[in-house]
Amino acid sequence: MRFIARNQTVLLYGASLAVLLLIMKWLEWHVLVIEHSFEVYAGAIALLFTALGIWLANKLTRAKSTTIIVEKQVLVKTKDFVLNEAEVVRLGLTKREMEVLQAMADGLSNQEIAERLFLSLNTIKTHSSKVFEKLEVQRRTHAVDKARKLNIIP
Amino acid sequence: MRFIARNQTVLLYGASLAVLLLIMKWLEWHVLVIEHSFEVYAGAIALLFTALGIWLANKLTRAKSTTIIVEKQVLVKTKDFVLNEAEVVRLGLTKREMEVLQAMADGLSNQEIAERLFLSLNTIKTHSSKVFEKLEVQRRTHAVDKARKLNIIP
DNA sequence: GTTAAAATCATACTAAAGTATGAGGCTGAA
DNA sequence: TTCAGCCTCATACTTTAGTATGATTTTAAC
Repeated sequence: MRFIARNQTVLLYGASLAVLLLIMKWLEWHVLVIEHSFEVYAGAIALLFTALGIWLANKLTRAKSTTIIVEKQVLVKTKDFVLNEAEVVRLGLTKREMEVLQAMADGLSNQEIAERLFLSLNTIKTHSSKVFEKLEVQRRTHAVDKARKLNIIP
Repeated sequence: MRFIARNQTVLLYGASLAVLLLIMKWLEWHVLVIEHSFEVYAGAIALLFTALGIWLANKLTRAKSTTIIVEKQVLVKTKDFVLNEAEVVRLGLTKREMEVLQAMADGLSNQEIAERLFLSLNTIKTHSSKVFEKLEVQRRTHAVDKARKLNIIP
């Protein structure tokens, strides 16, 4: 059975040929008794088997596929903000200092930051001073601007 | 000439058939005088034209091209700052006030802004106070944050 | 369990920022 | 030209920010 399956096409081909020849023989004896019948048959066979060949080619040959890869450019907005952790580490900014820095960037006063973080005003002052030292600035506005440029706050 | 060019394949096909028939006729008369010669010829023609068909199919069928569109992500620096002039007008911010606001956003102190714009410290204070009024804030940091959110500074 | 860094808070101070008010000069539109 | 809006600057003041220093407590690492 596996033989038949594997050679299906070949068998089919042979069978087609045999059947065709039988049909032609039958026609030769019983119907067509004309001049140049051989040429007519030959032409018919040629046409038929050309068609068969074409069909076979399409059936058997692997689709000639040319894979055209077209790169479609998709504009992706740069993630507005990806924290530059390396920079944070390099500057030695602590967690609390980052929180204070972020709050400053939000435009809060030291008093407001103290309230937000449940700390005293003096503590905020200490933290912010540390932040300024590490960022090498003197003012919160400058600190915020620099921090933004260093991608350590949004 | 154009006719020939256009029908090259058809002409070639017809010519092949004609030549083949001539060869066979010649063979029939001069060499092969065997039993069942018709069947042999028929088989030969079948084989030949099947081959021709396959060849034709391969020659004629256009390569099936698969176009694969690959989306290539291109990171675009979202230079997405377009000054919201409408907002500037709505808030009634003047040219000078905008300059001062911009300088504040750059982290400059009032003194530095005065130097940059060749103005006195007091003038800067006046301008900044006006800006705070119009933006309804009390501090420069808050003003900068709000201005950024309103797209009136980068 | 010692130790260093981080976090908290305080006091005392200086510097800068912000407010309030007024005034003079300039400019463009009615 | 007059008048409103803008720009400039000043004085006087209050508030907030920032610095310096020191102390105690947490936290995490060794």
